[in-house]
Amino acid sequence: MAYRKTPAELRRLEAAREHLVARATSVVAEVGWAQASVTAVADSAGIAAGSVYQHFPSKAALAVEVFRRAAGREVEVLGEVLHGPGDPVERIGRGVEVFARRALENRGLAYALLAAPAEPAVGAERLDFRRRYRALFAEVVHEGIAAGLLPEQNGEITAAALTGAIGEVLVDPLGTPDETTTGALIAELTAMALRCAGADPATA
Amino acid sequence: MAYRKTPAELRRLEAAREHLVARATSVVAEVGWAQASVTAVADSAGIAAGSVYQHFPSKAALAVEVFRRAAGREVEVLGEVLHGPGDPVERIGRGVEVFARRALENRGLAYALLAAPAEPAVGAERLDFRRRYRALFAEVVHEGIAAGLLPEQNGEITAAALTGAIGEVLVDPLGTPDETTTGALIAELTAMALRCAGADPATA
DNA sequence: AAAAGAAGTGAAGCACTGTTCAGAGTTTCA
DNA sequence: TGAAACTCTGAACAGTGCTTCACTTCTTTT
Repeated sequence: MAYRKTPAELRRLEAAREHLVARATSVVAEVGWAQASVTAVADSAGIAAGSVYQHFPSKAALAVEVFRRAAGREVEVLGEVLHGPGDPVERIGRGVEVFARRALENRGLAYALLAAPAEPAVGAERLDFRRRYRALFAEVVHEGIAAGLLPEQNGEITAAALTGAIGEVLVDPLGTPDETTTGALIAELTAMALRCAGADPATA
Repeated sequence: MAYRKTPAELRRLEAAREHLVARATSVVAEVGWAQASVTAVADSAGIAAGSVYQHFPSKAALAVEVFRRAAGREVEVLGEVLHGPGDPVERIGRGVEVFARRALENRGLAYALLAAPAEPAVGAERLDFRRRYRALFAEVVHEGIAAGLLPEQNGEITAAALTGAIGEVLVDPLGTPDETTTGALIAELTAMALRCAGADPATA
């Protein structure tokens, strides 16, 4: 055995991979999937195009990794809010607010996750991502129905509608919002979402 | 003057162009924009790839024409329903139903119009398409508020939400629906949309 | 220090597709 | 009918961008 990777070397490689994923995420958030060529991503990470293939077998694999990381963070954050304290209606409201606020804070990434044109592999991931969002909302809607806070309804459909509605509003939010309008936008969105789920307006 | 296009010849050319657009629409509905290459479309229309350029200056121009025709039909149909008889709440309900029914009857086309990955030129058209859908719904929501049938709200946001919600539900409708579930799906969608706009459940 | 092995490089290779164009086929008109 | 004008064809061309690979550079081990 004339060569064995030393722990430091392994850390260096792992760090390089992380750096690549991080830079690729930035590039995608800035210019979208279509413009995020291997060359552009490699340039941004400060490595040669060929070196990308030291870490990923293909561009698609890198793209999927980028998507999964970003989407996973969002699903996790939303899940924590929706599983947190409070009655189901309150949690739905907070969930919508968190969803919207995070998307507005990084619109490029939100667009990339929700709607930007992408290769088929990323498209498949996106379907899964939206299904997970749906599942999270559907769970709380069902809780709300069971608790008598929401009327009888198909929770899956309401959950899908919430995902679609928020996405639609955020991806093209009627002109670039500034600080003041962002608050109003989120308030309107939350109110709309609660109506959509059938929450009693008097209670909310 | 040794050659002037005869009316019959002009009709023939126009018909060939129409045929090309029609076939291209079918191809897009079946395999999506990404797979609808010039060769595939030309083959489907029974002409050579080069002949496409007798009718359109570029593939993008053909794609835009296909999108505009299909989207235009949908906007027109929805507009007729939303501007038709009945109070605003009834019209919103019927509009959602028509939107959904048409999308479910031709899911491939609906997906192409609403969500399928496409080149930038088509993406721009799609934004316009969604804005027109929004505008139609927003108008009726405002009427509903003015008539006291709907609570105070940002009509633009509700309209965007309706568009997004319906699109989300239809593009990936929780498994392929059969005849019986289609009816239930549309009923649930309509109910959700009316809640979303804040219509009084007792009235609906 | 030197050999062995791995990572990094970047230009060339390659596949895929939109577009062009010279020639063949068709239609018009004197 | 024959010449001119136009349409149609499909193979060749060209742009784009992912991927490969011979080579260089760096790290490890003896």
